[in-house]
Amino acid sequence: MRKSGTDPHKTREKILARATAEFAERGYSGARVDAIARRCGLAKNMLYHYFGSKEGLFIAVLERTYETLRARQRDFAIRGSDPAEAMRQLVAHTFSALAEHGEAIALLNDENLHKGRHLRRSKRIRALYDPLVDTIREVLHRGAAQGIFRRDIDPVTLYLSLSSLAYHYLSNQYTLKAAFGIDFTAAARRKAWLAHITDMILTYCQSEAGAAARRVAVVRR
Amino acid sequence: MRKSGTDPHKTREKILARATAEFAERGYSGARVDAIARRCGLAKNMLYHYFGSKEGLFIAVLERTYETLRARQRDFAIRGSDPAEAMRQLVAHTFSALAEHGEAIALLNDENLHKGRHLRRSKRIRALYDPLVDTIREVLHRGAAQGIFRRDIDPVTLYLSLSSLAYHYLSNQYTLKAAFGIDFTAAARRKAWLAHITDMILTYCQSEAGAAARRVAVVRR
DNA sequence: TGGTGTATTGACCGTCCGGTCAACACTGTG
DNA sequence: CACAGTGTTGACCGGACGGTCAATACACCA
Repeated sequence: MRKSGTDPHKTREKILARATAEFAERGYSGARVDAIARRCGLAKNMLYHYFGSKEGLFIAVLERTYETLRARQRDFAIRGSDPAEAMRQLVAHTFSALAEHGEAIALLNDENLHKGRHLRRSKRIRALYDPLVDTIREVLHRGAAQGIFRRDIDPVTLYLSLSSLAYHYLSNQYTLKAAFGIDFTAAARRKAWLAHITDMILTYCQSEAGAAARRVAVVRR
Repeated sequence: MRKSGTDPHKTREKILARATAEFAERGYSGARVDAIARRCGLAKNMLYHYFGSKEGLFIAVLERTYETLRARQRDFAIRGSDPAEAMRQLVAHTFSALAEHGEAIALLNDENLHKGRHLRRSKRIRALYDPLVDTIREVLHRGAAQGIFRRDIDPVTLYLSLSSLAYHYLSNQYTLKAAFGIDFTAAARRKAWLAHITDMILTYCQSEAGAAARRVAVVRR
């Protein structure tokens, strides 16, 4: 079947891992198939053997990345625990998952640049996020039932808010540094940011529906 | 000096505009110098004549983009007006500036992918954002003095929160669609999102410092 | 009017890049 | 032990890509 001392499965995994690094560092267009092969210590043909094309390889990398990211969110574990604490953990896990997987951010950004061209060809992503939405819905319901969360929060909107606050800080750190001259990678600053966004999310969940709008309306009158 | 019927300034501007489109559509690596020249109806050499290299052209595009974006934020205009209303307008202008300049988002994302390599060579960006921070600080002070805003808000942190909420929704719309199956470009949905993030920002500004944390602490005890 | 300098061009170059071909190496099966 | 099938390789291809050269067209100035 194969040459001695080789393991097809390991070869495949190695290609996937090294390709992830190359794509994350240089983007889809900037990544070089030859460079990935060199990183793997393999002939370029192996990539075509296993993944068909540069695009095929990129799609495989994207899917694997989403799976890793979602697994790290550990949202399945927060069902049933105290709503506020559950929310706090969801924020923390989402933030640390992104912080520890810089490749994921780079890959998602690149995919958005290409208007989701490759992702459109993958149907496995959607299934990954349905359970997350369900979990958030469950937590929100419980929070509302206990009278500590407002009742009009849509789970997808909440997740979008939370991931915006976690993602943008990490994904745009270089342009933000150019604009504000601040190094956002420092551990202390990251910790402070996590505390801040947790505060924002909880403050929102625990606020009174429409209260801010009413306050503004009063002032404007 | 020059051929009849040509205007060097207009030529330069045309190159800048078409290059912006090409870079935004394909990213720095994906963009083709020949393609930009073709879009301009000019010989490729003109790009090198005016901007020296592909990188030089990209930097010029980035700087112009930042200027456009900042001009659209109109933060200078909100100084002195009612703090809550000022904040509301800042959110609205930031969101619409980004929504109307999709190229800017694409360019910034690409620049972050390359770890700010090109932006580091430009010193004009920082000067663009100092006035914004000053304005936000001023608004926060006035809000605190009137007793309607909490007193511990850092202007940069607030701006980061606000731009996260405005930016992420737009920049990641394709991967978000893949994850949730929702089309975030629909006008009604965008309007709802703007209302939501305005609500979040104002709720936060008007909340009591540390209240959410204390509430959580009580529950956990 | 002739010279000077800039805007602009077509042709060209060396290199790189995604992808393919044909062959070889090895193993498990009949 | 022969054959079939897959893992793996080196060599190669056609086209594209960033960048350069030498020459031309023209306007302004002395």
